[in-house]
Amino acid sequence: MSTTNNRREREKIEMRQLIVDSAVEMYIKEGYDKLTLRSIAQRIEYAPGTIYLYFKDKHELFHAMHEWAFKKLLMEWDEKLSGIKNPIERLRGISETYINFAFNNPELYDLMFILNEPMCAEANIEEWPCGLSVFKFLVDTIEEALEKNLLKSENAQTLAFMFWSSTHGMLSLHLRNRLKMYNGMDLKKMIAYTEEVILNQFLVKK
Amino acid sequence: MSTTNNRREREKIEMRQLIVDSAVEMYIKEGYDKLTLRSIAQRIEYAPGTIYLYFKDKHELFHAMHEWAFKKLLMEWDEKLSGIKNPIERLRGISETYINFAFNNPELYDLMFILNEPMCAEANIEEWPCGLSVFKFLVDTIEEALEKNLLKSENAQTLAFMFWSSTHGMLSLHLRNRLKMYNGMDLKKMIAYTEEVILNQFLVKK
DNA sequence: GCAATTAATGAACAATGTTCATTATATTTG
DNA sequence: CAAATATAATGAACATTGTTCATTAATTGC
Repeated sequence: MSTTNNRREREKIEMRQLIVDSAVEMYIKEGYDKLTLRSIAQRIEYAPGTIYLYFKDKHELFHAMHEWAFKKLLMEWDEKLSGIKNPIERLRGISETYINFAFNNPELYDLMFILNEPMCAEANIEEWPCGLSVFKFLVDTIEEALEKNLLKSENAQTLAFMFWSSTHGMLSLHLRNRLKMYNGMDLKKMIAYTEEVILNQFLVKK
Repeated sequence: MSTTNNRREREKIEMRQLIVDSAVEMYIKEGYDKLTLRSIAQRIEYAPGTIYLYFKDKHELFHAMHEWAFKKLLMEWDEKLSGIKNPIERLRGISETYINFAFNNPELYDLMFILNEPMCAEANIEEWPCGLSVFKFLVDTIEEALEKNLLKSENAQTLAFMFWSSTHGMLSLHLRNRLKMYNGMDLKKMIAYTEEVILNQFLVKK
């Protein structure tokens, strides 16, 4: 119990961060299969066992990477969307950036919404702050639109669930290679278009 | 080249079927992680290497299991839905049975629409007959509804994509544990309700 | 400077998919 | 029917994986 304890704790956090950052970088560049604990250890020039001093197991590391990815999406939304006043326009922005995020960072999207790995960690919902913030951003926008009578009256939670699910459905079917029957089509355009069709159905026309 | 060749071929097919059936059974009962080539081999009382005489690799086996699952869904649909004349009612039936299928057979649903494994097989789209039939069933129903002016005019392919994606989005987010924020709610009811909300938006009201 | 605590190591383990020389079985031929 | 051939099945071996833990190194507190 001395002044060095602070530094120790800081160093522990820094080392954890180093591992997560390196792991994410490798994961993005090399993909899921190439990301092994040994490859991560080699990259940061430590022994494989060392990683277990900072993470209980691989699941916990994936959970941290998963949170890293949510933070990235949240920052993008904050940058590009928080200035938009009209909630419908902001909602359109959410769609657009979300779709772009999935197409530009397919591995990260997989990590955030599809892979089992990060959800196997023994973490409760509180250890998912950025994930919840992302969701809150969507719900808040819809609530604002409802208050201003811009969307057909429904429960905000239901609408959020619906918009999110439909977009995620299209993206995940694409990412997991289930859209072979639409071979040759521009899937990104198709997804964006379908998205707009759905939104239009719920807009209040003046 | 003799009459025994026929039997040989038949036996080859039977052995393949035995492997697939056993693998599916174990997969449903024990889950993804417990399904190893060694456990399958043990179950059918053959050596591990034998499986490689019938499948190029694990991906090809998963591809066959994946097709098995589509066949099951297709048969359910044929039984329960092909007698329904009204295309909107049939569409509702599709939704309902699809959701039930996912809740009753989560592992199979995973195999069909989420897992990467079966799509890694070097199979082209023709080797996916039941998968395509399932999709065709949906598109045909929507086309019929459009012809009878029961759905707001849209491209049938677009509508099929939209309905399928939104349902899949809800189910896959649930199956992959991404709906913790709806903790305590009856997710099946919530999904069925949201499904109905979407459909209602596209119904032509007389 | 010396015990005591903390950090890091890396060999070892069990389990996985996959391969392949070897063995067993079945079929065709002389 | 026996020998030769072709096919089927084996299971030990290999490279990788996540994970553990006795051992070693480094750091800290007195």
